[in-house]
Amino acid sequence: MQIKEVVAFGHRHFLPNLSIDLVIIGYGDDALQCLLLKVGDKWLLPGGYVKREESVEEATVNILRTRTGLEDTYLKFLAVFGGKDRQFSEVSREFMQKLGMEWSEDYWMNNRFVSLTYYSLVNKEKTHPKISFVDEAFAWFDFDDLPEMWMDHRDIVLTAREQLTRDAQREYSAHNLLPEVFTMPDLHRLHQAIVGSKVDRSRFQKTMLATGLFERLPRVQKTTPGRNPYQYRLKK
Amino acid sequence: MQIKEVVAFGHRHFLPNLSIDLVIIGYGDDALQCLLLKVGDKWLLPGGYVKREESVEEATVNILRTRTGLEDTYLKFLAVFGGKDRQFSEVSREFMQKLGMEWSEDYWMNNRFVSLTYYSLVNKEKTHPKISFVDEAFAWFDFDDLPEMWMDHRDIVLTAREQLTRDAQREYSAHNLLPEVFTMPDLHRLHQAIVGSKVDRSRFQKTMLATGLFERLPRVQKTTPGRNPYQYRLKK
DNA sequence: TCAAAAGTGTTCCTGTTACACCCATGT
DNA sequence: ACATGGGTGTAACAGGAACACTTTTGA
Repeated sequence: MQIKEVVAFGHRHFLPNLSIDLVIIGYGDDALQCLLLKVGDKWLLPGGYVKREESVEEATVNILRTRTGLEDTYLKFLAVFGGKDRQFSEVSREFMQKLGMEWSEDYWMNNRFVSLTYYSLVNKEKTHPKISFVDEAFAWFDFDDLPEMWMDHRDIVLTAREQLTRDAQREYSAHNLLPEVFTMPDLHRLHQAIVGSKVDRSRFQKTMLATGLFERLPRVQKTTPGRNPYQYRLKK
Repeated sequence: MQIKEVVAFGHRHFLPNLSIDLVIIGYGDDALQCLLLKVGDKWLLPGGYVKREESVEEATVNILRTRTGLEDTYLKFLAVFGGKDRQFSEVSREFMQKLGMEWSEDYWMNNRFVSLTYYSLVNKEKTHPKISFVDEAFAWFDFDDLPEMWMDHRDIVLTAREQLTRDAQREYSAHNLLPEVFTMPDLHRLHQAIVGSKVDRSRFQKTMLATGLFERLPRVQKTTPGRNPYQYRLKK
């Protein structure tokens, strides 16, 4: 694809100067993790642009789907990042060079962008990230072990982490982070990973069940020692 | 000003397809009110655009200042309104006609816009709205007595109302809505107007004073019957 | 001048809910 | 050893009720 075509394509199909960035959050090994894409020697949040004929919400859902294959996910608005110096010059030069293409000042992506950021809670097992021609790899990173990232994407990730913690303290925020069927100890561990502190086990179970959000299923049959826990499912 | 100049000016100076809309909230007669501008036979939220050389936050503050003359105000992000059919065709045609100018499809404002909305709490007495060449009047409206408004601006206003009520239930949200010096009954009435329900007087006073946010001043000298109330001021 | 009414600040009380922690019981 | 879930004492909170005080108003 020639640069001029890309430029023209960008301007014709997308709202200029506006980008969507997603903090895609998964859960594994008792820790929250975040999906990042590698461009050059640094990492980037998955994201995209708003097509002229779609709403911002549709764009967000579409980006998430094309990036991860996920349909029915939990998406929540995070913040506007609108600093006057938010532009992709470095990133764009980096991967243009990698592709052997000539970097040009007026490449449409090499502009100032206002970024609308969202966070999404996903089931890692069901997530199948797709590499575009821009990025060379993807990986899940623990929130407290993030790599070097382009621009202010590290700030965005950390903002999402804080927001999720706050959200989890006043509402149920574990959507998609566990398999469809889970036990109360599972949920308890996840919740502790989200809020980042110990939570009383007995009270947690009480308050969770009191919400009425959960449907109790038969006990799991374990071989490990100890009483067999009930399984639960989110009521729809 | 010729249309072509306006078009050129818009494209040169502003980020296209991105607008800022402000829900400016004041307080009077025990009710919350909202500042609107009249264009043609309907009303509109005050707003503006983001200059290429300023951040979104700076733009928001600047818009508020040029529209109301207010400096130091309380501004809070509300939501993104990003529907695919959000365009100003009607409004723009309306006031172009009024100005005796020819309406044209490619007038830069006659585009789809993604709107970043904020709400601001202001002191009505200190607010001096400025009419631009676009709008012909301004007025304060009670939230439950809104006029017909352009586009989805009514939704925006109602969203702001809900958000403010929620905010007031967990944090102090009366910034600027009262004069610098006020009494506890004043604050109590305001708080009830915000949350939209009766609040126990004695407990309210207790919790407000317990926050330590307030500085007690000498009693006011009244002419109305009853004990003279203390005055308070927000500690800085 | 005096009593009534009305607005304000503060304390006390009571029932309820929330919270933190322990431990009995079942597998 | 692990999971469930009951119990218990404490703290926080909501909502009144009561009361003290101050000032206007009207008889």
